[in-house]
Formats: sequence, C-alpha cells, structure tokens
Amino acid sequence: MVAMMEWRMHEKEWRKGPWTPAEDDFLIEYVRMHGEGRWSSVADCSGLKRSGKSCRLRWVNYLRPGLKKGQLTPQEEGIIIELHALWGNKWSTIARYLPGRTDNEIKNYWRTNFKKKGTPSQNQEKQKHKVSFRRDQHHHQQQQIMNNNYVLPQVEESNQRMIFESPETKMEDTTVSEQHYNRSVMGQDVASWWDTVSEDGLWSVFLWNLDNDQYPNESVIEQSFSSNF
DNA sequence: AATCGAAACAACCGCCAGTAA
DNA sequence: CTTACTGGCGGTTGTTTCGAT
Repeated sequence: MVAMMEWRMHEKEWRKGPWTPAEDDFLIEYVRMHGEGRWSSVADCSGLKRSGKSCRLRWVNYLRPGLKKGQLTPQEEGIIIELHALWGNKWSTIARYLPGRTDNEIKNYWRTNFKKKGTPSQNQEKQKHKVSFRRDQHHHQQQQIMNNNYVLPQVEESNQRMIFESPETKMEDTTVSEQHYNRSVMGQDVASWWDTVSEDGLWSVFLWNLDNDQYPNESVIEQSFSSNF
C-alpha cells in the first residue's frame, strides 16, 4: 500500500526543462493519434513524463504545424506595434492576427525590442542584421518531418472574427476597426508608420480602459486612420 | 582568444475562466 | 450550488548565443 502510494506520487513528478527530440516525437505521435486537446491524458497515453500544461505549451509554441520561424517581417512588426497599442499585452489576441506566430514569440519580441528601449524605428536597423540560425535549422527539420503528415487545421473559434487564407492578404469577417487596421498597416513601412504616430501624438487616440476588455471606440480609430493614412 | 553584457528564446509558474461531476 | 479539474493566458525566469571590447 505504501509502496503503491509512493509509486503514484512518483508518477506525478513531471519532467521539466528542455524537451528532447524523442519527447517531441512522442508528443507529435500523440497528437497525430488523438488530435489537439486532452493534454492531461498525454502522459497516460504516450508515456511522456510531462505535465499536460507542458505538452500543450510545447505543441503550441514549437511543434504545431504551420508555425513560422525566423525573423519577423516589417509587416509583422507593424502589426504587433499597432495591435499592442490597441489592446495592450493581449498577446494571444495579437497572435491571432499573425498566422504562424505564437503569443510567446510575440511577447518575447515585444519585451526584447520595445519594452524598455527606444522606438521600433530606432531598433529596426539593428534588428535587420539578427538571424536566428539555430532555431531556423531545428524548425526546418521539424517541418520536414511534419509537412507530410499534417494538414493545417482551420482556425474556428466562435467569437474570433476571421479566417486567414494567406497570412497577409485575405481576411474575412472582420470588424470595422479591424478592416481599417488591415487597410492601413498591411504593407506599410513600419518605421514611417511609427514616426507618423509618435510625432503626431496619435497614441492618445488608442488609449482606453483596458479593464473592460473591449475594443476601442471604432469611430475614433476610423477618424485617426482616415486623417493620417 | 577570453570575457562580459545584451539579446533571443524556451519553458515554467501562477492565476483565471469554463465546465463537468 | 459547490468543487475539482482542465486549458488558456500573461508574467517571469533560466539558458544559450551573439557581438563588442
């Protein structure tokens, strides 16, 4: 009995730290068999000594098919900047507008570049010369493994208002403010956009009460965009 | 070549909301 | 109605890599 309890306790001691390729394989195989979700049962079904949370995080941030890796494009940077101005640290919400990018990636990017430093435009030149070789290399391997096995699932959330067909072109079923956002930011030079906004003091129009978790006043946004873009 | 600080990234932690029992 | 469980999210930390000196 005591031995049994000890065994059970031991069973719940999850492994931590960096994931090994073998663990990744286990998780990929699990998702292939059971689909996403039911993370708490991964350990039981796959033999992984990882918590459900850990498995979900690994899958979402690293193993999931369709993930883009490597440096963010100027367009993506612009999207992040603008949406952060609109919604604050709603990383998962922002990530929905950047197909293939994760909330974690965006969060890290923001913290590294903008949190306690100058404007994005000041950091742009610096950013251009930074390349993540290690990550690209690893991701390339992962993609080669998975491209043959997975179909990128359609994003369908009842209250998420968009379906991406290609990353930076077609968006469907967006709200008015989002459509303005799409028109104004997609393809625009980030540095010039930032300069415009910061010089004109436009940030004030984006300020609203973050606690109520609502979109900013659309008419205000519409006004600011129509007058500046 | 060695060292050190900054940047980049992966992963963990705590909290919260939704939901099933 | 209450409670426990689960998944998701944002904040934070630890490690690795890069670049300057």
